[in-house]
Amino acid sequence: MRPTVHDIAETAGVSLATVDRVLNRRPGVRAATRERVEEAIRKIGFVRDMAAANLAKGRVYPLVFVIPRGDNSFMAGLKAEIEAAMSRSPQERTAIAIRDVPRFDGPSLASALDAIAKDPPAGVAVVAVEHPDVHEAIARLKAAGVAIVTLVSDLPGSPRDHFAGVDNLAAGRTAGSLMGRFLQGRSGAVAVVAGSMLVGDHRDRLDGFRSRLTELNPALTVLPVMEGQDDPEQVHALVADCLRAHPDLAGIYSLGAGNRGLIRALGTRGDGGMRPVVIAHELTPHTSAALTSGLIDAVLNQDAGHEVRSAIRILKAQADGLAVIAAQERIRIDIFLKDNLP
Amino acid sequence: MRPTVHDIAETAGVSLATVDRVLNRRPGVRAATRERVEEAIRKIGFVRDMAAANLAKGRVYPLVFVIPRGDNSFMAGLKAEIEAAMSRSPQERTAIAIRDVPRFDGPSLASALDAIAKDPPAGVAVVAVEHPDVHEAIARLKAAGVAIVTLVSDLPGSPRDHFAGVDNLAAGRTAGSLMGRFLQGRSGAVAVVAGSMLVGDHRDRLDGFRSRLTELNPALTVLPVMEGQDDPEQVHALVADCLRAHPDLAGIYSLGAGNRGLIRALGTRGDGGMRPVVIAHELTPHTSAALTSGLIDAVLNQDAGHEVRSAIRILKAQADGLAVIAAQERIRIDIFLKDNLP
DNA sequence: CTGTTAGCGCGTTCAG
DNA sequence: CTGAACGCGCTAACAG
Repeated sequence: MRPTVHDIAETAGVSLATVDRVLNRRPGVRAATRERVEEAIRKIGFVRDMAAANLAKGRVYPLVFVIPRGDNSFMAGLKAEIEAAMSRSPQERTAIAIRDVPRFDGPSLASALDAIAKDPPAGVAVVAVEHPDVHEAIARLKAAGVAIVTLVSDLPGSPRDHFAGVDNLAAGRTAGSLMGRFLQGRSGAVAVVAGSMLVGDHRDRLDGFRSRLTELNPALTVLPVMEGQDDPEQVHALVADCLRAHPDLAGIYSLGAGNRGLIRALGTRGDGGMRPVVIAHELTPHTSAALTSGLIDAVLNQDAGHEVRSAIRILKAQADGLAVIAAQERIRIDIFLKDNLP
Repeated sequence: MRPTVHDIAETAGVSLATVDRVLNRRPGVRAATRERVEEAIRKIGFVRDMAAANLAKGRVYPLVFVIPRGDNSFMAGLKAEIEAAMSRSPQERTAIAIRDVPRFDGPSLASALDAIAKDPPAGVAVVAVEHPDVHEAIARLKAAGVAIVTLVSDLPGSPRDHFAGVDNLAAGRTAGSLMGRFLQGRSGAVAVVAGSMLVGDHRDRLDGFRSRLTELNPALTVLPVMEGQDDPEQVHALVADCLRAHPDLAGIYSLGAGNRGLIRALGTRGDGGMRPVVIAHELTPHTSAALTSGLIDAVLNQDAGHEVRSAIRILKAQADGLAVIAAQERIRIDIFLKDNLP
């Protein structure tokens, strides 16, 4: 049988209460006694039964997810995954709340975080935006003892405990690599559509893409980036214009959201020359259908469900100072072709 | 506060013991009483606290993993992941044992399964081999009330509860698609190395690859499949011969294990013509290095850690008739280029 | 067929 | 500073 607190108490020659104080790093134990208890713990190889502990204290983990408002499918999917997690709350001992904030708006995000700090939960997961105010708000939350995970979009240099998202530089490189391979032997122009150059992950994707593509196929030229604000309408207008201006476009890399607009522009395009190679991000009903129909050649994806579940696991573990299975929390860059759709 | 068994007992006007009997579908309750209790459960929206239940019964889940002996890196990695899970046993209330069996040997596997049935655990995860004896042994285990998950290699049509592995037909198609794209405009021969045509997943990969490749690029011819028994030495000999016989080989698809041999053959090859495009399965230290150095162009991977953790979650859930998060248990076909290595 | 009671491993009063 | 006793939500004897 596994050793229990009773066994510790016995071998250390103290009572249960003392053992408990040592276990939970609470004051009221003489240093010598504490040492005896810790020695006993090591000796009998005690591992605390978190399930029993949580039962005893009726612990629940209040968690807040802060995500941008907006009607793109990716964020809708993310929200759905959070709601799915909310429905599992009873079993997972979580109490999850969602806060909407305006997108790409640092000050608003910062004040939302400050509002959360009024009644600090155990953990906060936030889709970050780069802005000094956000850095500071996160630092304040952290100082209040709140565990913090950035979600989808990171904020390097801030005191967040973890980033639940993909390596966007690597994602851009991967897209560049595929584009270069798919266009080998060809020359011409490649267009890039982003959401906003204000978010770090979009910049990273662009950097990775550019450098890898030109390295692999110097005959291709990358056109100046178009910013569609992750909005289907704006993306549609930009891409339609671009296709008109470059009837012989070799490729399109869409590294943000709002791909509905991209797909519409591709579908209604006059079928003159060769079809451009199209690589997009995030698997949604729209991009999935476009992959099947051949309008899009490859989709790079981050699994929103995985990101949400991972964020929750990490916030809980962080809240009571436990370790996680690192490999389980790595968010992969999924590559989908029409052949391996889920 | 969440409703508890006490609340059920009170609203149904019965005792705790009766509630417990109903909850655990045990005999000794009159149909009418049972109905009253179930009504109360529905009314107050009771959800059972599994953690508390497991604590009370001191439940542990005895699990057995049956895996093939052999020195290829993939199986070594799989074993390492199982051992990692064993080290987490205390927290996860599992008691995991590993059984080695000869590889690609149906009768041996069947008798190993029968031996396990002598002292039936809660669940068994098995790397399946297609053979009538195996089907029957699994059916017997199932009949003994053991939860069964096939791991890595499936046995469709057998009464296993779940398959923790990838869709190998889709994996083959994906490989064919990449090969076709990477070799667009070129003609020539493509070689295929498998482990054994006796395992279903290798056959599936081959089928998917062949059909997709010829559809995409009819100018390529697929050479007769070579069977390397997942053994580095045999794979090396086969590939070296093939490279000698076809100095202008366009591509190689290695759909099994033993890629150490493949890489060695590629590395020592006389550097005459164009390098063949090489696509392999399973990310190991060897294939990872070959990807970086450019000897291999793409690696399709199944995450062994994910497969093991998934198998455990499913066996536990199955053992006490619970549901799982379906999306979490889908094993992806990971595609690695040199750009997105972990 | 049904109810009473004593734990599972741990946290938390409240006396000493 | 330390210890005894009770309770978390659920199960399992053992009575009735």
